[in-house]
Amino acid sequence: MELLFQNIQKHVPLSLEEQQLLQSVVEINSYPAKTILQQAGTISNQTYFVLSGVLRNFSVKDNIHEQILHFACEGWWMADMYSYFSQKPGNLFIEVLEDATLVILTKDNQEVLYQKLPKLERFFRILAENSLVAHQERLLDNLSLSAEERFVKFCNKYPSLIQRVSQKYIASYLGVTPEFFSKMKAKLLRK
Amino acid sequence: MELLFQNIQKHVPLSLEEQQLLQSVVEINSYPAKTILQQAGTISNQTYFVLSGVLRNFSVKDNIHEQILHFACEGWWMADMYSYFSQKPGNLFIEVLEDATLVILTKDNQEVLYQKLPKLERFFRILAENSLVAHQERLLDNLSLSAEERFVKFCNKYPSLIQRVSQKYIASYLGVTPEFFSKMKAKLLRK
DNA sequence: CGGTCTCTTGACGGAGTTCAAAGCTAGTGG
DNA sequence: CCACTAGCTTTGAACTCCGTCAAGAGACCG
Repeated sequence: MELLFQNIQKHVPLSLEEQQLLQSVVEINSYPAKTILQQAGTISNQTYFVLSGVLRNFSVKDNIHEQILHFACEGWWMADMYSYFSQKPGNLFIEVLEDATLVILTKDNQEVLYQKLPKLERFFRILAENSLVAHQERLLDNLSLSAEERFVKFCNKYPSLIQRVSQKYIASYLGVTPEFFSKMKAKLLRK
Repeated sequence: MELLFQNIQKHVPLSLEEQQLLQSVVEINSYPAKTILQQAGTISNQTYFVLSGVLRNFSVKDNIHEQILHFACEGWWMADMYSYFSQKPGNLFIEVLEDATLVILTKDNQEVLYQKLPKLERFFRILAENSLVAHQERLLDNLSLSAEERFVKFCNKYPSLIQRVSQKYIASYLGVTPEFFSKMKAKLLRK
């Protein structure tokens, strides 16, 4: 929970009472690996903040092919943002990859927080802005870099994930098949 | 300018006085095609809202290859968000493609607005959230769809841009070469 | 242990790139 | 207002990156 306060205080200060208010409207829960937190086709009203463990979100195309969008580990937020913001059925799944402890914020409670602590409106604005910049950079990478360049960049950016996440998931995140990823990795190691 | 008020009032109401306050801190300017509004390597302190015309933003790799990130036409916002938010030198260029009239909001005036009209904090949060969802969908498309599928989707989503923007730019937006785009288009027309 | 899931390796195929050349369009100056 | 040029679009051939299919070799879990 301390991790959440730190995360917020990177952008807005929180008094002890404000921390307590925040704590009173969120829930903390632990889930084992393979738990499905969000089902495509349903309306999401939860946002997750990861205290420990790893999550992934992904969409499923043609009922077969999974495409991973993101991972989330300690200190990261995750949600089916489309569904959460619009309150319409979403297209994403969220799954626990590694036993996780999560702070859960519901849509209703987030609105309560905006009323009682307007400064959190500022925090979530900044959070969205930063995430937006990160998405834009990743989009640019996917448009202009080769799979190998994206992989090297991923290794530098998220070194810990390479140990913790099975490599077919990393392949999917990068947008290549597990087979090609394996060959690419072998080729890089030969240097 | 009416367009801007409409854009904001989709998410938060604005009284006449609030509209006047907003109007008093922004500037409206017109620029001919080919104007460079933002240079990579410089710090951006402006956000643009397009009243008429078309803009593009792009990055340049190896001093040669341009990669277009986005277009902006009537009713769209555009900025080098990384540089604007972080106040560090950015990597993007912003260029006028079609003679444009823009509302210009500076970083300083945006902070003033947040002080005087806290509800705009809410507006820009929602703007960032919606943009985030759109970026995520586009990222997903680039990871899992073929160039042809992306092109069809682009045509449905932005039919007007196809007329107004030269097709090498659309090719770049989609992440393919102009040559391949031309062949792909010819193939689609044969159906 | 057994069976399922993951990773590796190879042969082949296809989507998209690169390079080059030619036609077409549109902006510019005289 | 025409002519000229520079940039845009088209087309083709050769090539590269990455996907698909298939088979075998680990690795993990009940």
